[in-house]
Amino acid sequence: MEKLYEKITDHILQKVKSGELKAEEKVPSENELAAAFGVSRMTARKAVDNLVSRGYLYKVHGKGTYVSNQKEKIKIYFDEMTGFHERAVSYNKTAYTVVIRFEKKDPSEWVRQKLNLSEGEVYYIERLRFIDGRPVVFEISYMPVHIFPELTQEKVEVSKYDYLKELGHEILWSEKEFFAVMPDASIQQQLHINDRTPVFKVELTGALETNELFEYTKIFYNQTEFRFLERVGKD
Amino acid sequence: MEKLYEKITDHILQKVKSGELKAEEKVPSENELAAAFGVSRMTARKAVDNLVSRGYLYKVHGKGTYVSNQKEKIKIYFDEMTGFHERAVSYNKTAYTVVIRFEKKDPSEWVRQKLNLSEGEVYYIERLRFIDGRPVVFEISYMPVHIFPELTQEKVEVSKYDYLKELGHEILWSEKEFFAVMPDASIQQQLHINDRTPVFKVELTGALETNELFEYTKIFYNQTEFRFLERVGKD
DNA sequence: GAGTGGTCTAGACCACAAT
DNA sequence: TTGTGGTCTAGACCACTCG
Repeated sequence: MEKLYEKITDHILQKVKSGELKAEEKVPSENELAAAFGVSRMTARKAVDNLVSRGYLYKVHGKGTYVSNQKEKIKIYFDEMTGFHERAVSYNKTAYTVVIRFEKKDPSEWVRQKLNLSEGEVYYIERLRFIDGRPVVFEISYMPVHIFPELTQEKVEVSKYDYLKELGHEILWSEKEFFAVMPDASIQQQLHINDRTPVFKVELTGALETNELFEYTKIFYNQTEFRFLERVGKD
Repeated sequence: MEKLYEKITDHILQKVKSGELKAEEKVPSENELAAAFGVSRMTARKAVDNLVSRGYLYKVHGKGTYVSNQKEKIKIYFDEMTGFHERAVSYNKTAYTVVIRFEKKDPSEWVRQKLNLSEGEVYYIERLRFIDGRPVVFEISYMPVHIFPELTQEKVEVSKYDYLKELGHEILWSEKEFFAVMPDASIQQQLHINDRTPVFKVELTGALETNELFEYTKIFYNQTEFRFLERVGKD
């Protein structure tokens, strides 16, 4: 026996895929769907929420439910994200970085392990990057203080890596781990997304020419408004 | 006013993070939580489901809810995935690929655009890759028939790229797009995951030395049992 | 004020696992 | 048989948007 909410999910999905329901068009309300399919509102709601999670629909509290518009999303290549200002601007987009938090503190045991640190403080840095006024990326970085004794909020607002070069350092290697996660409340707030929207996440560990680990960073990508791509072997 | 389910979510999360609830330990049942917090079962359930989505807990129908064990996950580097058999086996793991579907068909308009094809059939290939008997990756590939007139299921079971080389072709460039998505029913089934587990997805487009597009592939990664990493600049 | 989605209740029955 | 999670009901009130 097929589940009741699956019937409704499939019914709406078919209309979206076939184009009968077009981008930005309004979907029947939860009450209307419940009446039309002869189910309770909670069941109709679960059906709609499934499609919200999968990115086909989005809801606006007090207004209604609408079909998402994939084509409007802005494409971003990862190599544009390093040297953030320069390139993004060249594509006729405004781009800037806001430092949400910048402080020295004692790292947790977890961060200590990630940075292979036995002692000493780290910088805790939260940055939010915008393109065309919309939040693209939220970053949380941990960097050992002893490697960057003079790091300031101003330097971090521009580029961490530029400052690295100024100090005469180079990046020997880095390691990235990739995740799909559901956002916690703070991520939802920063990226202006809801609790049903999965988020693409990268954890980054970087090492200097001395093999010392100089950063552990968590990066959260807002894929409701942007698309994230990588090119290999093409100019 | 804080939401009731958030209270319960935070309460459990605090116990998980502090270590009071350890990996693989049982969490109170939905009925017990409802009674303990004086709420309905649906509310307790929503609290638990939040933590399942975020990967902290997992449920087993008929048994109960348990704390996830992150440390047990198997690390996989992306460069191990090309040349799948050879490397994985060298790490003392069994690895094999199952071809779920292999057929020629007329592509949809969507796939035609992705492959820049005006006419002609494509191979539709579904592959499922296992490590230690557990599904790691589910792949859906579209490849133009006219480029690979003699492609067979047997060849695809080993490696698409080996066959490419046999034909004297090279890969000029490729483009990847990264997503976090909620899995539809078929992905859930193939990767043995539930409908609350977000999935890491990559869409891949590849071009030959002639600049012809030879594949459009969607790859779904099972992150409930595996971790996916990339190394840069390290041997 | 009317309509929408967000939260919440107090039940019910079912599917599944263990005893 | 008991207890678990999965689905579903028929209500309720709240927060929000808009005319």
